[in-house]
Amino acid sequence: MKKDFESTQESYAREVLREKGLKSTVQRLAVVHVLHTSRKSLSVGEIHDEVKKMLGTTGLATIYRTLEMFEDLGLVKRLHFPDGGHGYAFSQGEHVHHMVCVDCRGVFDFSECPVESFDYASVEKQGFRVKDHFVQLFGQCVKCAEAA
Amino acid sequence: MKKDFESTQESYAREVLREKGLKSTVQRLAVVHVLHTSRKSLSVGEIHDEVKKMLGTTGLATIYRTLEMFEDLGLVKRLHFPDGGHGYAFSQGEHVHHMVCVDCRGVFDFSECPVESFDYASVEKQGFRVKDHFVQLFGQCVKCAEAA
DNA sequence: GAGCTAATTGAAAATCATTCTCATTTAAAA
DNA sequence: TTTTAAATGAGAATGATTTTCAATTAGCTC
Repeated sequence: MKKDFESTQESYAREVLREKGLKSTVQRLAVVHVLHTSRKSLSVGEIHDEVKKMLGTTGLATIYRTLEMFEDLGLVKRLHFPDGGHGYAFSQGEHVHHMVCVDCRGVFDFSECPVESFDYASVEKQGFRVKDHFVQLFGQCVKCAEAA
Repeated sequence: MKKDFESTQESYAREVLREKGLKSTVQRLAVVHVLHTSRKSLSVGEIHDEVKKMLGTTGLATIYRTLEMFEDLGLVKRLHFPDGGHGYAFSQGEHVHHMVCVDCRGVFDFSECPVESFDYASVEKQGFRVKDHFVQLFGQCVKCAEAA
């Protein structure tokens, strides 16, 4: 199934999927659409609800399967919240980090990586070889600050 | 219940609990002991098992309740793993970050904070007010590197 | 040390999240 | 089109976490 018009995000996802020999199903593209359209990170349940609105019936297992796969492909980022919950945000492959508003769970990207410019030497002297990192900022977005 | 000898970590936990008017139960101190003694982060189930070894019977719910409370008190840190799982590590209140070995789940602290020295200005220009951050490094520890 | 009381625990049930199974459907290649 | 492997849906199964409530206990006070 191919739409006449689709967002660059959907085209990008389609491309990544094809490269890996995976199918571009309506369900998968709907997940991309929902995540990309939303300006906030969404829980699995919220994504499921949105996809159902678009496609009618859609299995929850499909959402789980899609998200896991997208995370492996680097198409989505899993974010962690202070309350222990987590959500997903679209991520077009590039190295970006996220700021999360603790009030509305809105997600704001930033590409300047705090860890990139960090001097690993002090840390690696213990013999630990750093291969990846997870950075996430918490705070309040403009809207929520104004509303408060 | 008060032991004649206890680690500084246990004394510290006892102190923090008293300040908040909370009780220092054997179960809570056992969780501190287990986490502090372990050089790796532990899952809820692992903590439960270790505490049971120390005390005989102990309810799983108590472990959950204790960990949640300890996290609020800043006594433990919840760590996230790439595979979606998570674990807990002892944390004596100070601002430290953790490196996690993806092979053995060993935890190594470092106090030089990458975000501290990071220039927030570029990020906050979007109006986002940063209040907290979560940083975690992934990699391989010496032992696992040698074993490989 | 004994008694008191609110906080805490244990065990099981309840709830919530995630994964699995398998019959049916579908994307994409021929 | 036809074919075929990949993907989906529905529900069952599993696993993780929370709740409930009666019984226990830490930390007072005397």
